[in-house]
Amino acid sequence: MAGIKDVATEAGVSVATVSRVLNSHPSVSEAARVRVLAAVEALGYRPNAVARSLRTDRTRTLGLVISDVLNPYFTELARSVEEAARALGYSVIIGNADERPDLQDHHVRTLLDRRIDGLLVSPTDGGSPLMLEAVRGGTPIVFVDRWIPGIDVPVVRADGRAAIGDLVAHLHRLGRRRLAIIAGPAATTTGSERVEAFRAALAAHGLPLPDEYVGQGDFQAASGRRATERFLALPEPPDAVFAADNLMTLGALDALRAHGLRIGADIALAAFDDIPWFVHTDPPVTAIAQPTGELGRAAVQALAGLIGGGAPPSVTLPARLVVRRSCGEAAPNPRSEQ
Amino acid sequence: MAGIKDVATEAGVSVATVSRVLNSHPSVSEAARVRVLAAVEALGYRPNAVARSLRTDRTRTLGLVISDVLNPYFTELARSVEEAARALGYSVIIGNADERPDLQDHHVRTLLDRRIDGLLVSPTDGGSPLMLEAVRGGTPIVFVDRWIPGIDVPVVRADGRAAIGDLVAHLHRLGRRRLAIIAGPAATTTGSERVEAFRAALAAHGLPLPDEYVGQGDFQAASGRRATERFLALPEPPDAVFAADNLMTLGALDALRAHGLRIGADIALAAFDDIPWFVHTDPPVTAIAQPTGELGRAAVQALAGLIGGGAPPSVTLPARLVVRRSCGEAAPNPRSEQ
DNA sequence: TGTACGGGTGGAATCGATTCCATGGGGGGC
DNA sequence: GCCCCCCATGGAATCGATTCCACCCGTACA
Repeated sequence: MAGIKDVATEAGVSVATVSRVLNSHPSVSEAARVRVLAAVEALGYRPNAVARSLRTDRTRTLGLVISDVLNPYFTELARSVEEAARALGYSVIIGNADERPDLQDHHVRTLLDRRIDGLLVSPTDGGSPLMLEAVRGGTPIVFVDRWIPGIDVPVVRADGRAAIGDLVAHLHRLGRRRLAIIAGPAATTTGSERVEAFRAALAAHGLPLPDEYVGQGDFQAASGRRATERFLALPEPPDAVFAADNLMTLGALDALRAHGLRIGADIALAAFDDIPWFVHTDPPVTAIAQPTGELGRAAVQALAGLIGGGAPPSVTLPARLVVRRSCGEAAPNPRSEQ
Repeated sequence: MAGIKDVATEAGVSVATVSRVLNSHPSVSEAARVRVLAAVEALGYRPNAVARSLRTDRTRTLGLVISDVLNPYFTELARSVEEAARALGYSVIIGNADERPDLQDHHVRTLLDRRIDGLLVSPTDGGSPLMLEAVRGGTPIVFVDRWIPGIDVPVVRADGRAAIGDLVAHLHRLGRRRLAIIAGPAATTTGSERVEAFRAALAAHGLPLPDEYVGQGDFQAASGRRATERFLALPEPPDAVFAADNLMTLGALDALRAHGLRIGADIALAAFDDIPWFVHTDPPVTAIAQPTGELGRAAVQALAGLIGGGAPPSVTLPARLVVRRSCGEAAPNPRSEQ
């Protein structure tokens, strides 16, 4: 493959001049410019990004480490991140942590080794020494969706508090009184926050949240199934189940159906994280939708700010309730479908 | 950040020795080894992958350019590719082409600039001069799922022919006679192949495939909806619709439901590409499942072979029919659910 | 007419690793 | 006891770009 030297020879100038043309440095004569560009064209020259990065110490690459690529929420997040990054001239390397701290660390480490310009992370666990070290080492990092308390970097996320309040009100209005939740791992912020918001919303309606109504899940479908089974085995099972992410909802759906329950009638089901498929399930699932695209864009923006030497603020966007039929009869409020 | 020089100083040896220790070169004394490793530990040294790549001309990185990340099929493919690549010590950079040839070329170009060791592509269109050039230039490339005729590289894909035959037989057995298909873009191999296989299977049962029963889609949900609307507007609408990918199936589902049709009774619906959500739709959708995980693994293996200087063969794995309820009553043959 | 300034240019240093080559020293074979 | 070979090691070249610095030359101003 042709190098900058070949271009220089072909154009009859020095490599310094070629470099200047390619980086649109002002001090280049028009004559030299056209000769260089012609040589570039003739040789089909493309600058070696590796060499360039070594010299400039910038890779024009961002790392994105997410907890689970198979989760449509994160897929969509990844897509919007890539889009926003591309608009700014960055490439994105995605690492899938699969909810495993060791895999997460593996990805963070290789990304740092590759000298990415910045890192976007949705941490799987509550405290990674590696990440702390990276921040101290000066790598620009932004947390998205989830975060790690004690690590002082911008956090871009959605606040589901209000939407969870709306959901509980909705359930209450439909006559549901025994509300249960399938929580995510306590080590994740989203895992614990959603339970807390749920508990607070119940309290506002004078409802209790007994321990046996808090199922422990891990954001994967199988755990949603298990937790639901356990609920149904209780002497007094709940009449509404709220799953803290979309995959666990799927598991819950399975389990409820396996028990011959009519969802929306015998028992209500709602999800955190809305996905296109919830419109098509039987019945369509009431869910709390995050502004995923905006989260991705905001995260990239914050990271770019950090890379540029600024101190971008954290961003919190509101989630909203999308009422469908899985909690009971059709939407009594205007925020239906979409 | 500490460099190899700092480690050398700290350990009291030359950089050459440090490098040898890190690359487990045999000619290093035990004494030097422990001193170097201690220094590495003490300084928290991590080799600069950029510098290393410049020198060795290997980045230990693979590029994966897929047509649509939001499509669960490709998401799963990406995941298995990353997994297999990681096992071999490679990282993966994913580029999302969004079914747009220009975006695809953008990604291929930046990946080549970054000097990735090999490229995995599921092309969005039928002929990319850039890709041809890359192959000539010596970049190892493997096509996965789709391919470009005329570019001589290994192709890893699933053959849906037999499964489509099974599907048509299934529909025929259930009394369906007016079978329509929503095809993918003719520019993609999967787009045209599936129509051909469908046509051949119909012919085997003595059934015609009139032009108005071939809807033109683009692998996106909206096109599935449009094509279905058009079918339903025909004087004699089909009594079975086969969508050539999962997203178009979603669109078809929408359209059918909007017309008040009972899927599985009034009209049959089947999909190419099975996804977890098809179990939960109303009704569960009969689909043709590809061995996605194996495809990803095989593709990485082929690419690694190519990188290693070998000439790996193309791989074709069979897809299989998964019968659910969207074509009519429950599975009359043993290949149900999964 | 001399000098100062600035634009265009090339040579060479540099980024951080790997690796070739030369060298010194120790051990084994004769 | 001598020589040879091989192992361990360090110096220096190298990968392909960017960029500092010095130089040349032409123009404008005093």
